[in-house]
Amino acid sequence: MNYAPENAESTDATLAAIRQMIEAGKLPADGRLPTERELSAEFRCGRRTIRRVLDTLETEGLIWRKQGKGTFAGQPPDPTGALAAEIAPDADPLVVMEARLCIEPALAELCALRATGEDVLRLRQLAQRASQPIDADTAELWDGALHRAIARIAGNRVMLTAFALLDEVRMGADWQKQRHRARSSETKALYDNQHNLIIDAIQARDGAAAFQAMRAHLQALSDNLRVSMGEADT
Amino acid sequence: MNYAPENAESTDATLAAIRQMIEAGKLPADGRLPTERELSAEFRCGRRTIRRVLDTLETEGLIWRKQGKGTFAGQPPDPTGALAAEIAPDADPLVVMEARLCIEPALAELCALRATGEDVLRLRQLAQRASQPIDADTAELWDGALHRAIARIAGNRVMLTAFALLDEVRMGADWQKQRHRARSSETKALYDNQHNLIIDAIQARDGAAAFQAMRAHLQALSDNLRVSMGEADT
DNA sequence: TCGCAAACCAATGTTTAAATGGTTCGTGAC
DNA sequence: GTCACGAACCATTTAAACATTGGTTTGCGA
Repeated sequence: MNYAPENAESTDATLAAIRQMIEAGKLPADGRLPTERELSAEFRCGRRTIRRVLDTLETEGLIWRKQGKGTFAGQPPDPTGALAAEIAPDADPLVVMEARLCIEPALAELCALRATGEDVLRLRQLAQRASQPIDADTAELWDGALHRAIARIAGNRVMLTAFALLDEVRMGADWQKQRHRARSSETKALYDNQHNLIIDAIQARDGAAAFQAMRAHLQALSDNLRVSMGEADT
Repeated sequence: MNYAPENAESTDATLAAIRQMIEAGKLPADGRLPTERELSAEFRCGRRTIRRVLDTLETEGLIWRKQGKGTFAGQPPDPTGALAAEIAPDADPLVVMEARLCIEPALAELCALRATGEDVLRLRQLAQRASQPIDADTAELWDGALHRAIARIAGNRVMLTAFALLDEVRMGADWQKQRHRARSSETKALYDNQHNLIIDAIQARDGAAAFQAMRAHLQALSDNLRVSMGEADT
């Protein structure tokens, strides 16, 4: 028998099979692949063959591996958010919301003092995108972009860093907890209106009004969050 | 026998003893203090007494504690240190002061909602220490301790982290630039008065008043800073 | 020469027990 | 009633033991 060709063929077939396994999305949410030993058993071949296949896929950038951890599809994680991850475990959404109520009104006030005409235009675009009738997740992404833009326009680097920290903790907490939040059409309309009020105040260079408008907006978000959490308790 | 006076005396003596223990530098390199239970046995008193003493020292900023870890002398390690170091070089004191104006009034408002009677007492003590006729540097240290205590009493960890970031940047900027600030006796009296107004509002559980009082205080500091920088320019 | 299996190494994750600050409760002295 | 004390319990953290996993080496056999 001619084993070498058969084996080489098997290697190629294994490569194709694993590649398909990755691209088919038949993986856990974290993109974890079976261990090398499991793959070895599943494909009736040696670990060395599996490793050569994985080497190829890793070179292609399709997977990444870490000793003692595992093999994963996609790109290796970015360690930038390590700081927020340190305090994220304690991140009760209500605490995060309280912090937003402390910081973001002040940012809106600064923003009102410094926003240019172009800045206001961009804020309007973001608010409009957040208001369009898309799914709740996408709306929340645009909402986050709007708030982030206000923080950036505020033009204080220290405050921007503080906001970035808060933002990362918020996203971490939302992801860990509930992200749906039951945005009904009425609350959505309310939020859109509040967004416009905030931008109106910014455009009018009225810092106090921007402060109050942002505070009212976050208060509404907070109330909604508290209600949904209360419902979760009952 | 008259036990109550003896116990009260013993409490003060314990406080003095532990304070000296810390300041004498008779601690391990990491600044770790004995556990509360060990201190309780060593000083022949209850854990509650020890905890009250440690509460005082913690409010003064002389020690920090972490559940499950221990009690340590000095300042708590700040995960924001790397971030602070990154933005400290660009830290215009006016930018830092603007950030303080954004964050600290909100912290004072939260503090007013959550401060206990003991907390108010400690704030009074810190304000009094800051007001005593010592050199400007020492006064500023106690002033910092007061603001830090307010941030801690506010009871929001995310905000406390943001404040710690701000505080580090402030100290870095102050140290790099000018630290004297020319505190005349009049401005000093003004600051002392403002401190008392802030604590009055906190004691009265008046969040809005605490917010405004803190804002006025920081505004005065900002004005003073701007004047001294203006003088430096001319 | 090559693939395979086994064994070992190094890094990582998981589990478990102990230590420690945080909290509550009951008791006793004043 | 008030205050301190002791005890117990809770929540968090650390440390150590153990298992998992990728990385590497060795020996065997076709």
